[in-house]
Amino acid sequence: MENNNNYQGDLADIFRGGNNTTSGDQSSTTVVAVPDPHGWQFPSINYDQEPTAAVQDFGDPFCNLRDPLFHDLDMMPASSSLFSSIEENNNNNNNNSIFGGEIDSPSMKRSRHNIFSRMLQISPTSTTKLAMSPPCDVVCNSSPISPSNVIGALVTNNDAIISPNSSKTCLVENSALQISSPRNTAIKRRKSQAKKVVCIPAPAPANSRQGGEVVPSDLWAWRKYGQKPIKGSPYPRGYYRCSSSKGCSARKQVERSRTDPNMLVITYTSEHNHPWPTQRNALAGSTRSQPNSSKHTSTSKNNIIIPPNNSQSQTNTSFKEDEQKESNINDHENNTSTSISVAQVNISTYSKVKEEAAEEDHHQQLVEMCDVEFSKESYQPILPDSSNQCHEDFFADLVELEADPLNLLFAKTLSGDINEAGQKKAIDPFNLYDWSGNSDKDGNTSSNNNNFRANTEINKEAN
DNA sequence: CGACTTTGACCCGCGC
DNA sequence: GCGCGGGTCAAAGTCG
Repeated sequence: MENNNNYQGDLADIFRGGNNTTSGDQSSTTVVAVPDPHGWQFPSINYDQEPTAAVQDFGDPFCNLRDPLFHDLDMMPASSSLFSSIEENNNNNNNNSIFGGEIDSPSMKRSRHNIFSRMLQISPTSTTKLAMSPPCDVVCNSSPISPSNVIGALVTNNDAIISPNSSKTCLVENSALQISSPRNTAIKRRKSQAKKVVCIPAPAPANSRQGGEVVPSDLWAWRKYGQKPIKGSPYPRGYYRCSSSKGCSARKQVERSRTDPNMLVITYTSEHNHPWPTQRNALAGSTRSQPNSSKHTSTSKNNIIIPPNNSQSQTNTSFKEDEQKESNINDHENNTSTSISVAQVNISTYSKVKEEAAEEDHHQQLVEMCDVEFSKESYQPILPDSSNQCHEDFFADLVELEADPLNLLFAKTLSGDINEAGQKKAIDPFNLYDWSGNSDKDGNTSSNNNNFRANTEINKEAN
């Protein structure tokens, strides 16, 4: 009964960015790259708007996490990588140009991240196997996806997926229809519902009582309703449902990667059917403390972080604060270290490529593949020849994207507010951006953790 | 008191 | 058909 009507629409939304044959061709692959231009951070959120984009991203705050390598794009020669395809297209056909000849302006470079990411919602008209080094079996559609340019990949079933390095996000979406209703159908959809998997660096090693995870908070209130040991993994999987709104079917599963405990695999299922929780009462009960830090943190046990100041005032972040944040961004981009800035995910730690057993369950493959890290030095994407098909789909998608609020920003960026939209730090109502990379208080020597500090600790310090 | 986590039991899909 | 494994339920306990 609940949300029966939503799921069709939700699925349509899921595939919306990919093509025009969305609902009918769900077995095909959609790849979405959603890097954030400003670092490891959550997207800017307009709390006055319906969370369209968020909903479409399952409310996943990580979908826009920035590829820590992504700033390299600024250094990237115009001819490199996928972007060259775009720019070549720009040069060859100015009528279709989306860059208007300003491709190399600083602001354009900045906005390039947005542009690039959103444009990478690729129409599943053809299947291209990405050749990468180290070898991998990413199958995606039609367009060359360079791991150095892509932090998020939304793919459907039947596709292998990789996270080119540990700090990238991998979004995986199954391909079948969701059927929503009480328990029976809910179970039926178990393996057929749309999912999105995000691999993120774990804030800290499992340190709660029962091996539960300290999950980076997001803007939704999540209530844990179960935990199960998972076969083949030493780490349990936690099951969370959205507690921001009754009747919300959004769920997420959180588990630590079996091969790299520094990685968390978060699987989002279903979608939120309500706006962002903007007020404290929407986060009722979310202020419980972590077992080990109950008196010193506002960190929620269910992964919601209440900012030191009330969230409303945070929402109304002043422009001065924006400027400060922007300044921090600039610091980051200038490779200077700053204690309050976008996260600096250690990209120097790379590990071996793991041979994946072909018999592995798809999701297990995903989880493990998300552990795969690549040597930055050895990584050399081998890009398919840019085909016309690719470009057609590429630009066809752009049209659709403009309907998306996130893309409105994108469009605005393109239309002349590049500096403003591209340089201004997104408002961070919950201090969610600050995952800056100092070593944790326990002196954990994990490279990831050294460079990934959850808000939990930041809030502790703030208090 | 309300909202949370924990945890064992239950249910069902899926592979054999 | 059976058993395994994953996802959910719900009671009990915890916390603020």
